[in-house]
Amino acid sequence: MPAAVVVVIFTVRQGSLSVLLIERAAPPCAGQWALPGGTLLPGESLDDAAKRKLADETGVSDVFLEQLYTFDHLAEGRAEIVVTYFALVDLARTRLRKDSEWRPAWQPVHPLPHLAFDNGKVVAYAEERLRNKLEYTNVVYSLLPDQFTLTRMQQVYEAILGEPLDKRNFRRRVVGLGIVKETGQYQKVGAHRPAMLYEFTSREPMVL
Amino acid sequence: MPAAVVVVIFTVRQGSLSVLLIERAAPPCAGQWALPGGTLLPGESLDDAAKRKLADETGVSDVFLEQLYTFDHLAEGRAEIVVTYFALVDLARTRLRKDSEWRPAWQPVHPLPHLAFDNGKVVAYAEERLRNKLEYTNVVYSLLPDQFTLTRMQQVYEAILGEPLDKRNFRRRVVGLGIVKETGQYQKVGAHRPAMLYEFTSREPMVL
DNA sequence: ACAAAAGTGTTCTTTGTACACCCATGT
DNA sequence: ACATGGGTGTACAAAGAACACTTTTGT
Repeated sequence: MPAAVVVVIFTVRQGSLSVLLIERAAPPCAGQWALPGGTLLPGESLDDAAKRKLADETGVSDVFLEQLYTFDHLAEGRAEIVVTYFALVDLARTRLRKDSEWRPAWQPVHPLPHLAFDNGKVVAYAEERLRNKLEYTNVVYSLLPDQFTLTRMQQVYEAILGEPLDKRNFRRRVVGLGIVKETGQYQKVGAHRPAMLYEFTSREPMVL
Repeated sequence: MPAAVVVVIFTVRQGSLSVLLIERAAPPCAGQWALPGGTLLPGESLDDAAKRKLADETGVSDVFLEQLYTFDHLAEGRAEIVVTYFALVDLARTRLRKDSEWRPAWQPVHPLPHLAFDNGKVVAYAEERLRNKLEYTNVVYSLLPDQFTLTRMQQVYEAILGEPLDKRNFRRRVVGLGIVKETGQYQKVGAHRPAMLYEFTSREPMVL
């Protein structure tokens, strides 16, 4: 049993940070929530295995996906080495796999249900990394559609950081640093003033 | 062949950042420089294997040692999964292993000699992490003796960052943030004014 | 007397934070 | 008319960057 990958897939759903979990059907820990993962295929690289798991579960590729940490003895009776990854996906582009056995589902990170093995630690570590990355990179691009209002983007930040942000300071920051730019288009929905739509200047991870 | 660890061991020597390398005796890549590493012993954890390699090569323990990144196919014909670590040691506490076969030796990071496999990438990545960590943690504690002058500490920073720092701003920063404090003792060497000796408030990694 | 390293404050710039009101729209 | 969310500017505080001279000691 060579090595396994495990992927922490985050999204923001109804204003709160959520993680994709599966319900373990087989022992050990049958019936408990766990992170999706599995062993490498013969000749497959770690990154490829992580991409494959991500695509299997959500149908998406070309999103932010980064190695997180490598654990040993994570899954008690199983693979010795577990390389964890974390990914960020826009819920709107996601189609969860219909699997009657594993039942993949989005679960809130706060409060996080009890997880098998020490998967809880992995999620906590991933969340910390995500918070840090939000502050000094543009990773949020992976959690939003091509066009969006700044208010929507701010809500994503607030959901992850868990605290309200000042609207004007937020705008200044993200436009000022050039992580987003105006599209010139407006969104008119409901009983509101039309809102400027923005887009990312780059959909590659960048450091600010 | 389950998994291997590789350790990037940094020190500051004669004012420049150096890394511990061994000279490969056996193929593949015989005669080339490489990072010290090896496979896990049965039942050994990753962290323990890294600690063991570090102690084997330098004789030190209780220094800063942190997991860096996990690669696959790093060593072409050998282990598939390579978990890399990086460590920081004070040259004065170090006793290099006398090994006529592997010939461990300190080598400058700039310019770095050509390394076997893609170990060059690993060193570059470790150096980047180290630079970042210097800015927002106290990891430098692991590169200095118990007591030291602030000028000496500043020289370590300059060696790693590769640029001169302002003496007064540097002092303010490290004392102001409480990463070091005065010991009340003085060092008198050579034809100079005696200098205040400082020590770290904590010899555990901390975030500022 | 001079060379060598230690020590010490102030100014300016940049960055971040706090804060409140009006506008366009649909019902 | 009112409820909803979008949009905008200014003042203060904190952090960081630039900068030069004096002191102690040994030779």
